[in-house]
Amino acid sequence: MRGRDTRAELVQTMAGLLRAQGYTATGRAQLLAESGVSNGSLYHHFPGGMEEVAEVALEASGCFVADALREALDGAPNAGAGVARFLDIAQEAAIDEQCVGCPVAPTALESPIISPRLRAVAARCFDQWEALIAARLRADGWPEDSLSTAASAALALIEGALLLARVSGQLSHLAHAKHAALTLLAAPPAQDDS
Amino acid sequence: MRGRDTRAELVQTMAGLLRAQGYTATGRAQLLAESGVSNGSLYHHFPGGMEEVAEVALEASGCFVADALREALDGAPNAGAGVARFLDIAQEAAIDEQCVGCPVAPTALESPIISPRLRAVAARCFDQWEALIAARLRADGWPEDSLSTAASAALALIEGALLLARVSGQLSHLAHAKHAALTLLAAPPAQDDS
DNA sequence: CGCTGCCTGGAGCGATCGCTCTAGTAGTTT
DNA sequence: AAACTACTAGAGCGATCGCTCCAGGCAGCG
Repeated sequence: MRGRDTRAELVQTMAGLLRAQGYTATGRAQLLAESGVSNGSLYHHFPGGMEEVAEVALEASGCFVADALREALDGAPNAGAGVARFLDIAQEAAIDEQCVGCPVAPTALESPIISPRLRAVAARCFDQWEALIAARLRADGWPEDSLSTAASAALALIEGALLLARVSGQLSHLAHAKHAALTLLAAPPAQDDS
Repeated sequence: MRGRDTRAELVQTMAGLLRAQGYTATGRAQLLAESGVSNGSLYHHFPGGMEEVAEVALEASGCFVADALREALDGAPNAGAGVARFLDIAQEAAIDEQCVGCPVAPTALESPIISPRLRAVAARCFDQWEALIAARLRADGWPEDSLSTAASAALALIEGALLLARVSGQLSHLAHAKHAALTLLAAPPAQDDS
């Protein structure tokens, strides 16, 4: 294995570990063992060490989720249906991969004290996702001053449901959130045209 | 400091650290330094070591949140207003203590792989909170078969909002969730009386 | 007072942490 | 073929990890 492959393998493996157990719990030895990369290669591709790998991996996970979310929103009649569709995809993926939950959340929650840089990356991910939902709401005709409120709540619903599903092991939380999202984002609120 | 005080101090300090950075990131040295307890005392009161302290601390945090949630729900006209009130309390506490977020979530997210016992405690916390909301919905006259769906979604909304607020540093996420909770739990759905 | 048992303080253990450094290999260039 | 660059393998570093163990202090009771 040489060049780009090695780097990509590290990022991919790190992303999986971050999703499963977060940043601090992921030791260098585990990353090397699961990726099959040697210690020297790690520090060649990522002079910044573990933190740099985590940064890149988190960024990659953020983009991956953003793509899935964008696709779900685009292929649905409205934002509510799009969020519901996204939750369906998350559920299917959970069954396939035996792994539930947001790939960013575990790292995000411990990051504020552990690593400001990781916190910043995680915050950017969430902002991006919220912006995607807000854009779809705007396209649905939602009034401008209600966009961020509704989008933030929808994202909170998604993240919370993924959290509950992971900890409890019950995927039904995703279905419940799906139902709530459909209710919450079904139609724009009464227009407050000034 | 002797006896009960030492034990309580350990639990209290551990609860704070778990909230701020989760389980794996909390080292034994940090716990001892911040609590002012010596290493010998730790293993006298908690023969099970760090994991046992974390277990007890997580349990304590769960009860603390449950009390606050119960109080908020009891003192409100309906479940939606109760959840909104709880989010207000969380926001005030965040401003006072300079610390946002659920005290259980960070540990909960890393627990499934790290420690099955911590996962179980966290799951019990979430179950308990969801049950509190469900009980209030029942008292509001919600149909029995919609209770768990609505309560699960409400809890997801709370947890998600606390997560977003912590990572972004923007307390406004709590206000957005509050608005959504009021909408979502305002009135029981159309009765499906069979 | 002296004895007993709970509790504390701290030295020290092996294991593991993230990381540095160097020797060596593979691929490209000239 | 020689020189050069890109990359890899792995030994080894100091620091820190969670934990064990024991000597000593400090009640409460005779």
